[in-house]
Amino acid sequence: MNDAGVIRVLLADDEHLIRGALAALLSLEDDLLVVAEAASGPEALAMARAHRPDVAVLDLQMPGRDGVGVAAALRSELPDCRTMIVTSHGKPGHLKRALEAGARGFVPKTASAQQLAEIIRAVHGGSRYVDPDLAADAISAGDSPLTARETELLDLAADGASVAEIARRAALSPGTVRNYLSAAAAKLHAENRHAAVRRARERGWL
Amino acid sequence: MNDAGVIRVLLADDEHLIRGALAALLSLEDDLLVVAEAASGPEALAMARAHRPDVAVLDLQMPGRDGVGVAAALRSELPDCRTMIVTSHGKPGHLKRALEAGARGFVPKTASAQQLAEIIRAVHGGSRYVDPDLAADAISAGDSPLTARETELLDLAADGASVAEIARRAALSPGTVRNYLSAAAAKLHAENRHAAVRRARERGWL
DNA sequence: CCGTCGCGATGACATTTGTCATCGGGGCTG
DNA sequence: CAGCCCCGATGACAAATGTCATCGCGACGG
Repeated sequence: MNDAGVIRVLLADDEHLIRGALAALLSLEDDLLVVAEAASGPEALAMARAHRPDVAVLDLQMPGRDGVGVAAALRSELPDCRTMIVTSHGKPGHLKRALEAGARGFVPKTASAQQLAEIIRAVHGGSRYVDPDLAADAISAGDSPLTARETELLDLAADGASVAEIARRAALSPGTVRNYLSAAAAKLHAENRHAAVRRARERGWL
Repeated sequence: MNDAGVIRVLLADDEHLIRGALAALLSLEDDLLVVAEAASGPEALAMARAHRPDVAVLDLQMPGRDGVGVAAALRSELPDCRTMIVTSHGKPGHLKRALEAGARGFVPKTASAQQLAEIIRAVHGGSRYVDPDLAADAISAGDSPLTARETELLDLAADGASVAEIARRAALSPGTVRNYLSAAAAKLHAENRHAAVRRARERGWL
């Protein structure tokens, strides 16, 4: 704990340009100190262990381990470290997963740096912050109606593979695969599995 | 023309956080001056007309009109304004389209701010810059083997619509649609149209 | 202990999709 | 002008996919 009023921040984003720029901007705030930067999930974890930041600002999409995964790991490893997620593509399902992983902030990159700084302070203080638009979307979208297997098979179908290929990869009967995909498509009100994949992706259920 | 050695820069990116951070970072360079910012394609054009920047730094993905479209418009409207594209997802086809639109720089966001500043200077000086990795990918990927209609139909197929739906939207016979999609899939060495869509997307041909 | 639900499978059937051959028209080029 | 390629279409056939009914198994809750 740093009682001097300075908030020690870890910045993780695979885009060097954004990470550096963000670091520079946050450094302009007197009470924020960027103590570490990382370009991947694993690196973010290592940096967190080494520098013990007060707040970890994590990009959702990173190589190795995504922001949510890092948040989950940090919660158990460094419970004192607050985590928050920053992302370009704010999908309802992502928000839900992030909150379940213990993230206390969820901010789209369309926010301003001023807002980000404020939210870092709020999160450090123990509050939570979720982008209002995203929250509304998440509530209206609700939970995924898909079962675990349905989701898994839909994911395997995502790259356009044939039923036979999916069945092979999932070690299931082709008929079973068709049944599950059919059920998933019906639940998502999609006309076929490909449209179902799109629907699920849009909502972050995949 | 600004002979005082100061390069007037227009920054366009829909992500407020990144745009602001980038602006702050570039402002640290003595010879760079961010004279305008925009959050969408049309806004970028309007700002360019109003402020006549020396260099326009455009994000590839923006609402309204993407970076390539803005670059094309700027080339005819403000020939003295150099344009460059910055992007997260660098796909071969995008690079090609950007160069055809008159862009003189193509930089992935994994570059550092220092590099970006250098490239802005280079582009302003009349040089071109293309990320080496991306250039290699673009060369190895080559041009799209698809004809105009094939590309168009593949695009219509992208959201998982049925052949009948695609035929309706394209005002074509269903049989014709199947023929084109089949041809496109064959050219892309894909097993079906959905996999073909993925392949084309990966290469930026869509 | 019984109903419900998810998982996994099979069989049958209709529909959709992929593939191929073939046709005609138009435009470009050597 | 002949050859080539793209566009658009049709017909026929094979393969993949979607849909439905039905079965057995195990888990979980009232």
